[in-house]
Amino acid sequence: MTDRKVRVRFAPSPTGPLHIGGVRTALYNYLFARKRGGDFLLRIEDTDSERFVPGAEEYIVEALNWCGIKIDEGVSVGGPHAPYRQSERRAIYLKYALSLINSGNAYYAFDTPGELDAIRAQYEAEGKMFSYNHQTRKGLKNSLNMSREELHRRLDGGEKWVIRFKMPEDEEIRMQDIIRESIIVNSSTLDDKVLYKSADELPTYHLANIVDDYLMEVTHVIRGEEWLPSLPLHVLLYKALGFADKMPLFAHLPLLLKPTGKGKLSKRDGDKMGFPVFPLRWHSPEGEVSRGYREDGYFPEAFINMLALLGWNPGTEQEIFSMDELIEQFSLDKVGKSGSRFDPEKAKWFNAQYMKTCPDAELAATYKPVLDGKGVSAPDATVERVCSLIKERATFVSDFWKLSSYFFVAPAEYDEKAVKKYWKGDNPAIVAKLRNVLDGITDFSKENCERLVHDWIGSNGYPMGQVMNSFRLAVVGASMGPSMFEITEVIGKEETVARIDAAIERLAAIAV
RNA sequence: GGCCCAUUCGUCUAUCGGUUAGGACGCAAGAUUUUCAUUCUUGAAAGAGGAGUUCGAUUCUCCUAUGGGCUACCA
Repeated sequence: MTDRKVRVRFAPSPTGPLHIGGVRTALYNYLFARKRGGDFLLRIEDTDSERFVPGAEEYIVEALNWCGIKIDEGVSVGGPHAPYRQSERRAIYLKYALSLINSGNAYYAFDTPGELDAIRAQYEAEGKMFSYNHQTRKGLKNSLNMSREELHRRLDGGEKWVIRFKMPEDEEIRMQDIIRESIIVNSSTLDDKVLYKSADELPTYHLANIVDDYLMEVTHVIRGEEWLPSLPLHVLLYKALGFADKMPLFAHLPLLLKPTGKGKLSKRDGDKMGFPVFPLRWHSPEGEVSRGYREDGYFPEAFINMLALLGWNPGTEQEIFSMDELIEQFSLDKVGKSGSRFDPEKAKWFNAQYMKTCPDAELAATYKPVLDGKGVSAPDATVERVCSLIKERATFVSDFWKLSSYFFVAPAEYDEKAVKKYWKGDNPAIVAKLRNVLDGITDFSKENCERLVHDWIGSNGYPMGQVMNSFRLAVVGASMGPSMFEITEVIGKEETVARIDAAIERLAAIAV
């Protein structure tokens, strides 16, 4: 078992968009596979025909792709164990279910959903919980309680049946989990799960999952903690099916919790609290739109970095990791045991970190369309220059316009506070003189302007801070932005002078 | 209700019996800066509670509390 090639799978159900908890599960599987030189498979578990959502599978593939999680084998890329969609593997499962009946590990049950609902309701009315288990199965309609003749009469008569696992009684099931170590459960507390459904003649998750993991030679099952309660069933299934020697190792990941309040992170939290819970924007078939990290302006690297650290850490103080570094350092035994609250603020911080190191050309390429939308056209070199100047004060490219519009268009209005603070006393008059100084400069490079203007301010004994800030107010319209001479170099002399003229005129009107 | 899992600053976490319990986000203060941001420095901020085991427990065991998950012919 240990000398087999590592093979892990991410096996989502196409019931909607993948949320960030699912992405993290996929990521950990991927990191583990890469770290161990193994394969990462994508299998689609669409055995619930009722909950199937069109477009969900495509969404999952696109999301993994955006995240930089490469699929070695599976849906969308194919592979030696195709097909990788369980609905296309339906012919495989029944024989395993039947073999379980032959070996006495499973049985036919003829109770209809309606009958079971009625029993549940009755139990509930008595304040009890119904469970189809070793106690109750004796009084229910299943092949355990009927003669061979009756069984065949029902089967041949086309009656609907399901196959249920016959959970052994009073057996200590000992399980190992990579993250939680030893788990012990008594089988009597478990129920007889349906393995094969009559409704759509497909296996349930439990059977399909075990059969496929076995057939696809999966060595490690890394999945969410919500599966921990069914681990005993799965372990028993491996044994009953005769797959015990190929049973994978299990690692159950702690869940992602809401930023505040109770419960695990859910699809609705995003809209309610103002952050995306999905990697990509999702348009539901009903017409609802949910925001995504990609469309919100996150870098996939930042998103992945943030997710990787939510529940795992390398034990060092490093916070910023490239995918390669994550692969290099990832290990399941450094995954925590308890659920993590998702923190949208920290996600932003990660993005800001990546923003600072993102190449200007790349930022310019995404900023360009924004500028086009504003009716602004500027040479690529200028846009790149602007990006380099403002990226350290932005979290998203969507912040760029409000941080840099003054590079492209003259201020339409002047910040009130800045006017009060800097457009007073002698300042307007000094700025008027500064206008003429600037107008006389032939080499308008930032170095030259800075030197000349500073000399001029110094030799006249003007207050540096006041002059520079009123100068900034006149050109930018607010008290913000990088060095003034970076700005003037970008916009040029003519524009600089024109803006000062405009400011003097307009602010005089406002001041009086 | 039953079963399972978990529990260190507000949040993400380090610590694998002996530490002034460390880092990060956020927050506050200060420094730098022509402004804003960045950056830097500093600060406030934690072992759920109770029993044990031990010379010594955040670390091991048990109980309680709290949180989470599961309890479908859903995954």
